[in-house]
Amino acid sequence: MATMQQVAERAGVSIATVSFVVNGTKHVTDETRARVEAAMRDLGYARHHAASALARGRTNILALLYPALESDLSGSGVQFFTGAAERARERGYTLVLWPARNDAGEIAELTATGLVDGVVLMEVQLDDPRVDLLRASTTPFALIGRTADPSGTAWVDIDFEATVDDAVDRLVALGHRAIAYVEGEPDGRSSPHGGAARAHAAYLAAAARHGFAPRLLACAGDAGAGRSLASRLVDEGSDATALVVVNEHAAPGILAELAQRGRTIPADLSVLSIGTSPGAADPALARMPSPGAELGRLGVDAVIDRIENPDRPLPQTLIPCGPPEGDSLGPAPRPAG
Amino acid sequence: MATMQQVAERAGVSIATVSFVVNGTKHVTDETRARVEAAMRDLGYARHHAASALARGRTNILALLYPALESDLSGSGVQFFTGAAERARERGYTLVLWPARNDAGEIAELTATGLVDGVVLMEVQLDDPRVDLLRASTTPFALIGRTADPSGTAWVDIDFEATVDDAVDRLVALGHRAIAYVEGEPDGRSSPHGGAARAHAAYLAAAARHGFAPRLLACAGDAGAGRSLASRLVDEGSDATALVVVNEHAAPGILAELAQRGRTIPADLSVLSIGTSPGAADPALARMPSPGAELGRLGVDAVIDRIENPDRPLPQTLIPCGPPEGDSLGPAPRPAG
DNA sequence: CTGAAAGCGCTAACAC
DNA sequence: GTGTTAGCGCTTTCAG
Repeated sequence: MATMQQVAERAGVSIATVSFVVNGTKHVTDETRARVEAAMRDLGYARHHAASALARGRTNILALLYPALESDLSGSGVQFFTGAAERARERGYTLVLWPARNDAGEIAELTATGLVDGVVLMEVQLDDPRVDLLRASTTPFALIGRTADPSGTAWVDIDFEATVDDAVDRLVALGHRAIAYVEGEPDGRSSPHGGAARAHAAYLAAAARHGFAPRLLACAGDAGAGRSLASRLVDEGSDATALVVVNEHAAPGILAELAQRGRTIPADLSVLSIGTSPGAADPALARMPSPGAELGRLGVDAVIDRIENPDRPLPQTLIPCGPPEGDSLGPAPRPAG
Repeated sequence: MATMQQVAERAGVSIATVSFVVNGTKHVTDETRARVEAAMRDLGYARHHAASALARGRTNILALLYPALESDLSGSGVQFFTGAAERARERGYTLVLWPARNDAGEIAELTATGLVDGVVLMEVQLDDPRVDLLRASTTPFALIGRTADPSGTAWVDIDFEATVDDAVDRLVALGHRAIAYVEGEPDGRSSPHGGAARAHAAYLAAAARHGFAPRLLACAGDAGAGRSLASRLVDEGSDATALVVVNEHAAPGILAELAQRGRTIPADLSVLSIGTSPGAADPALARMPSPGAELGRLGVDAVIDRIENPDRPLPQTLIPCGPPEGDSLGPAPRPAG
């Protein structure tokens, strides 16, 4: 409500001096500083954001682009947001979650009007129109995930290769040889996720390396689909002794249905979910938690680096999921005989 | 990148005229308008947000305040955000999710610096410091949920009374008389949620009305706690034939553990979850979906009304959860005889 | 119907 | 160490 001008008058100094103490831009005598601060307190001064942004050409706001209507920000998405917001605050920015459809208008408006200083893009797809729009703009940005050709962009991504390798290695060490892989199904709405493709490839490679035949399964990304898949496995008398699941929202359904159909977990069958959100998940489900908060932090660091040091090399980082936690993991059952 | 000034020059008009066509503020000849629009297109003009906000004293941005680090925006929270963002866009605003801790600084800064035109507050608690801060500010706001004394604020809330009544009535109609109630446990971090208290009271009232003895249960808000609770019920040989669950994240755990412990659902026991997120939940769990998107829309309408018509009566609205969907609901089992 | 010009509140040279 | 002042880009009266 109070303007800088009013503060200046009350403190008996010039408006410039007030600006200096507000921003710490220049040194000011302790004496004057005290007077200014008192005046600010008395008047309840707060700097006007738009005015400051206009004068500086900076807003100190970062947008985390969120595909409205398409994704749901549950589990790891929340961790991500939280980690990102925290890091941004530490570095003097405010990060807000910005709903933006995939279409041109919204993103163009965001970048062209100078509303934000930078953008973090999550749920990046292999062929992602939003990335093209950002590339075309002058707004610094960083990706969580990668497009098919990630060169020339700043990104951080989950290391699905390493994580799937790790998962398969652990299962093999537990004696498993019939390890099936459950992924998501293309939903027709969005182009494929890079992570899914890389995880898939990593599974095939791991199977080859360990000398077992790959068993690929897929279902939609919800508990109901997970149940159907589990049902099918039981009905078909699948001989898999372990499931590696890269389908966050289907995993609980798979587990529930297997239990309901009389399978004892993990005695009969191990289930290991990858990239699942950390935190309050069902302890009955073993999962390798995705590094949500860490991705958020690094993503924010990446944009801010782009903003403040445009000529530094582009940050490009991979982070694996954490080690398995939860109860659905155990030694392979002895072959029936 | 291009300024209004440049557009004006290229179109051979004054900067004021450009402003008129950009904002539709005043009538402009078709002829001039065409010239201006051509110039804008050629130059790729986009209005500078901060400058416009400074001149108008309006940002056209709305903040959905999100308790960072404390809540997780899953399920119905997402529906809510999406509905709110959509409605805001329809009415010419952009709604962003703003992480803000409960402490003074963050909220004060948000409201005092003129960053946003209005605020929607979600996850409102009975005694909520954030509401006091908003009240003390001059920024229009609306609550999702209510404080202990909701008078003098604009709010929309879930009608837990009506929903719990509805739930109990349906179970009674299915022959149930031993209907237990599962709520959350105070988590020590946050003051109680108004909805929880009202739902609790409504259950007690419904029990009295139908003449059955209330059976109150509680557990923490995660699948693991739900499992423990279910385990305990089985171990103790509970004779409840139905569970009304007002604990979104525990419900799946309860259901899973009951199934695992050999209970057939709903033949042995009905489970009805209230206020659970609509959408891709486990179809095995019957739930009365919370009206997330609708709440979001109404919440946004409420703030915008406050902004644009400060003297209209305060919007205060209750919305019940939808009718049950899902499979865990059935007639009461015949008493063992 | 269009233009001139006075701000909006703050920042950052540049002078003293 | 502090003050003067010219903008930042746009909006909006007020004349014409």
